[in-house]
Amino acid sequence: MVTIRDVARRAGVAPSTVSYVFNGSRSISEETRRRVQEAVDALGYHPRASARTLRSSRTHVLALALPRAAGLQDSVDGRFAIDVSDAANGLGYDLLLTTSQDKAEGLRRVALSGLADAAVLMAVDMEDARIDVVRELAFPAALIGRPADEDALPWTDLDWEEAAALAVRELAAAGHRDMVYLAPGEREVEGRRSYALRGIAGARRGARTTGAAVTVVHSVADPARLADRLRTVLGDAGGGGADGAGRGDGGGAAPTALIVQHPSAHHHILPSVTATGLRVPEDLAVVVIGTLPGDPASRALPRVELPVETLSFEVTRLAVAAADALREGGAPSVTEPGARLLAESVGHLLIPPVLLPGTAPLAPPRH
Amino acid sequence: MVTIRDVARRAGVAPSTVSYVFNGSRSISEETRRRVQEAVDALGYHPRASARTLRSSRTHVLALALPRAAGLQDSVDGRFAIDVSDAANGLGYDLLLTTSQDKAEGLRRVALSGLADAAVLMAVDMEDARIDVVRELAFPAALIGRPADEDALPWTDLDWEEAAALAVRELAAAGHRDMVYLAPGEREVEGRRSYALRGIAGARRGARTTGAAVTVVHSVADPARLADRLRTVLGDAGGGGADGAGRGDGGGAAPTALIVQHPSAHHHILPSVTATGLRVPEDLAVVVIGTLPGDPASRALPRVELPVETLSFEVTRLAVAAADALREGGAPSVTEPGARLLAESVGHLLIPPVLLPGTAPLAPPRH
DNA sequence: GCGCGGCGTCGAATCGATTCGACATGAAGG
DNA sequence: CCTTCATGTCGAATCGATTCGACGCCGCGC
Repeated sequence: MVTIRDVARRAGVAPSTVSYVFNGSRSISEETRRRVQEAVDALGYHPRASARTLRSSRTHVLALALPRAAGLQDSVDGRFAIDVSDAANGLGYDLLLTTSQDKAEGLRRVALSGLADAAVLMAVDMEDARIDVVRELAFPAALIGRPADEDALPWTDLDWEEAAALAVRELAAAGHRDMVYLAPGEREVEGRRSYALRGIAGARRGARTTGAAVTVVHSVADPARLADRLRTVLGDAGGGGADGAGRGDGGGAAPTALIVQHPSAHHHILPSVTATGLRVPEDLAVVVIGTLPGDPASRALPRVELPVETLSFEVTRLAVAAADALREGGAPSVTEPGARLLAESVGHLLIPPVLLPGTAPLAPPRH
Repeated sequence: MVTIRDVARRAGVAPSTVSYVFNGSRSISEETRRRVQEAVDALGYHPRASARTLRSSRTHVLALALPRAAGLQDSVDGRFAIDVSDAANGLGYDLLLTTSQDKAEGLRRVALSGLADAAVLMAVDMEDARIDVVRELAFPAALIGRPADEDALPWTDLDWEEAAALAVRELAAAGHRDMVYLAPGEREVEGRRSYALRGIAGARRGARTTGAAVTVVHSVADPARLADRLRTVLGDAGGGGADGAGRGDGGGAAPTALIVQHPSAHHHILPSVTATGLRVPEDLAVVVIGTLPGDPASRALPRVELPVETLSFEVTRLAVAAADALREGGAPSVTEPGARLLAESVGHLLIPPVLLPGTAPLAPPRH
């Protein structure tokens, strides 16, 4: 168990000097630096996190607070977790997992016992016990998803609305006047801010901006029923059980473009499209909105991608910034220490979508 | 920032007494215990993890080492992560995430800096840099998945082989003589120990044991092509491109049962089955082998479930046990401290499958 | 020639818990 | 009555780093 004193002894210096070599808050001669480095390498010295933390009250650890109910069932959440871990590593932090059960008791314990410098709260949508905890403890935190009180804590989110609007704009620019927007299933629509509702809102905005007609259809899990729905709306746009939206012109003509919004995989959607008898892209232009960068099946199609990795990095950066802000303003002045500083450092960030052309270009409609 | 001295002062005792109240290694009078508890509650005292760790060299943290390549793309991995977290909490531990990139550098750093007491290595299948790290550092660890050297480290795994054999036995007991085993896609079959290969091996063992005929078919992602394959083998068992296996008797009769092995979701498989024109369970008994307990779509069908939660709990228990073993035998005797003790504490655990009858009973074949 | 400031290093205090040896008290036993 | 022992509590050392004040040395300027 090699300590800083062993290193100091071997290098012929004082322990404090060894510390200064690493933390660089005082100047060190090149000669000394070299000798210390040599001793460190020879002994395989690695500082103990607990000792470092006890003295400096910095853990270099972030807590990742998972929502308990949603869990990691959805594969997108899993990608968030691993991406946040990578982002944290890049910023010199490790990641501690806390699952929030009753009253977010895990997060509270981690904060109180000083196991982390800040927290990243995943999948925050509605009122959330985790938010109460970090505010009560004045614990630095950054959120993925919009909290009820948007100005209390820094948050980030994927801009599903802009993604949908972008897809509509691009298709309109390519000459399409009549499109179908395939939104997530009805079940997904809960809470004013669900990504499903925001995507639909974006599609409507795009329709308004461009004057194109956009019909919204909700997806279903069963491929056969999905094919039926698509047949209905694609064969005779505006009819069937679909709810029309932003229908400006285009009259009774059949839609020439389909926009698919799905948080993760599209495997089972494309077969349903071809099952309608329409050929892609000859008869129908298809644009996919999603979060999976590596999905080879949909590489050929033009895509609007929501960059999960960027989101993960940004939310991690915000969390670290919140921790730094709390530390810097550490002077316990007249006002209570944490609250005001947190409020000042609050930042919001909607991660913009990225347009990927795909291998096949966006085909204009054939008349 | 309330410390143990504040509590001691308020309770009118020495700091050490407060510590003994919690750690209970010495007897404390009921009166003193009450006064200390009162002070703790009044002040909201929570011990600092770093101070506790520095002195006792116990972190009460487990490291969860994710495979970098596989990531959490698969939703099953995500469930592991959250289940391990719950299990760790239940045993009084928190969970630190490390993603293993080059040379498992994250895991090494966590071990060396004393951030965790032990590690859980997820999705270990082949040679793995993480194994080298924990062995080199004599760091306590338990694995999910079988390592190349099965006796070096404690490991656990789901018993896919027994699950498949169990499914065959149950169907045979219900009177079925001719079955089809739908295995994961060909891509999944890599490494001698992949769950796909073990499932197939189990099906063959079941066939041998019961004398039933079992035809193995590999799944494909595309629903249409999957339906084709199923039609081929179910309509005319033993023909087509499927590779026959364990075909004992049953002759040219059509199979009466289908076993579906899939690690997670089966949504897209059942529609393909009905697309063949066969009715379930009138014409065909279907048994599903999988890991999802909550999947409502397949609740009706008889299932063989691989209990992920049990696996997560057991592997966590093994990791904690490994940490305890290392600590207890801490006397640095003639032999090096870690190696022998780890070897002694090695335990393996194949998590047995659970048979769930489903709402509809296992139908016998109608002749 | 002397003072002064900056650079590089050291010694020691400190963070907040755990844990060991010591000790006071009261009961049990010779 | 004096020892022995168990019980309950305390004081102090300790874990391994960080960080502040002090100080020696050297070069520069007046």
